[in-house]
Amino acid sequence: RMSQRPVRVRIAPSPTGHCHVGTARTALYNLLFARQHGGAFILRIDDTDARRSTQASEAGVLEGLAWLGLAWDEGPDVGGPAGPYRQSERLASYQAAARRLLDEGRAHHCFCVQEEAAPGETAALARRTDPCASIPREEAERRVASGERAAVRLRIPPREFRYVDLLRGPITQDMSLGGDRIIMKADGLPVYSFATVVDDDGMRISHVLRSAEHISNTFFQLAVYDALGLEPPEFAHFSLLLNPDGSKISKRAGAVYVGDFRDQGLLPEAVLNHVALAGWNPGTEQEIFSLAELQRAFSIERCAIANAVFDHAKLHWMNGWYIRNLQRDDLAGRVTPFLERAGLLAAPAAARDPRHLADLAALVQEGLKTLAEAPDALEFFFRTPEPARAVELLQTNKFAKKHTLAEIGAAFDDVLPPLAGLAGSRWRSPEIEAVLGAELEKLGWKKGELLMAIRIAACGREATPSLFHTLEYLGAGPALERMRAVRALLPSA
RNA sequence: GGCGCUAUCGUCUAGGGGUCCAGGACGGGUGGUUCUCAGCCAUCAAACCGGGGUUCGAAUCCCCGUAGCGCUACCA
Repeated sequence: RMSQRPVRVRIAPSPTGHCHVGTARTALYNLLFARQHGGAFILRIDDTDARRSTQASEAGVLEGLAWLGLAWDEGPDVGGPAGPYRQSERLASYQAAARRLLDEGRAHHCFCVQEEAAPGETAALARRTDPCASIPREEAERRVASGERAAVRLRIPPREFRYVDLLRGPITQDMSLGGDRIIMKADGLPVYSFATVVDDDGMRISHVLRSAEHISNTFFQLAVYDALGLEPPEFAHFSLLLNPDGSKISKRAGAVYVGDFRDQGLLPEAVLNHVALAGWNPGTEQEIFSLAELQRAFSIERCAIANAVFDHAKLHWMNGWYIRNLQRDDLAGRVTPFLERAGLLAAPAAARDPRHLADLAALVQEGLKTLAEAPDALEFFFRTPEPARAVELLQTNKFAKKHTLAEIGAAFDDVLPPLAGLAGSRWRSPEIEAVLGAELEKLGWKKGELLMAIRIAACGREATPSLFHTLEYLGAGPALERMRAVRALLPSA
């Protein structure tokens, strides 16, 4: 049932300064659909509301999409054959279309004072008996020519409108109730649904793929196509994204802009993957998809029609998966801005060594769910912990407290000299392990008990990556120094 | 209120008349691995909104109800 026209799809975000997840998802699905049909994916900026539109607010939206790796074939920045790609630059076409409808009697001027936003039946009723509908055309034109403010209303035929949604099947709505609808506001700007239709036709859009909040708008838009004598495109309406409480997804329930996700340390690959699955599923048990894999697996028939709660927990799980599968240098590069922002890269020059940074990043890699957790996970490499705090931990930690502070002090006395002997080229994980292994044998303690005591002394915390590697990357100097400082606070037997 | 859309574990979903005492993933519980944390492995609990039909047989089809959401603007 696909029409014969070449596939051209579009997304038309308002320049809000942010790229909303919903926008991102719709963009993704449009892109995938275009790619699969060898068609074009077009970005059009919906900026008829000039007050809210600035250069920066447009850039914010484009940046978000680009961060996710979504690329459009035509748009305000890249141009294309169907431009301009900003509605603010297409005013003439809306005016021409409205003029035509007026001349053909399919629309009429409306001089009514803007109604109070009286919700419900009253407003609809008022409009159904629209007094301006019957003003003779010549008289209306005269009043407009004399400078009287007027909106333009489309005469809606009182009948049922019907379309076949690609996802939902046939849907109908009786349009005899709402009365004539504004297409051009008194300020000369088009109403959303009118501009959309004029643009979609002007840009030869073949399929309008958007979210479900537009289902109701579709019938009015169908009336516009009808009045203009145009063939409407195919339509599909995706499910809506929801907050955990079932309301439409909003800032209040967590991140909703792709910029928020970036700041939270989420990877674009993970966000894209998760967004893809929020409203589509492959019908297999595969969960991890790259953009390339999505292009192969996607089909619009498998898009969901029931609204879905956006699952931040699953996003974080998925982000952890992507982090774990990053090359270590890649991870180091992505983590760097977060470490910088936390002020960790300011001090020692060694930390600036990218190879060292990659070592550190790889060490905590499997424990990270977000890049933003890296500063906390790595802080002890860059900042010397408080020895007194370490002593407290030695007394409360489940493993360390198996032994008295004096016993731990004695153990440190034993182990410090041979460890110091490794300083230099032999300060490596296997050698450190050998020294501690020998001490363990001598003490008869459980492995975790000694290692925890050293971990706490050297790192100032109870959870670190594998201790031998941690000590190696910490370096002999800092590691021994920290252990000695803690030892100095412990009693002797 | 009117019109429209939707309805499977807490969440995302598979399921398109029998193969479903409903499968997978996240989250949760338990156990294992391990120097801690994490990770990994194993394992458990957890759902067909309600009521009528149709049918030999319904999560799957139809109707009604209920609930949620969307639209109901000279916002987009």
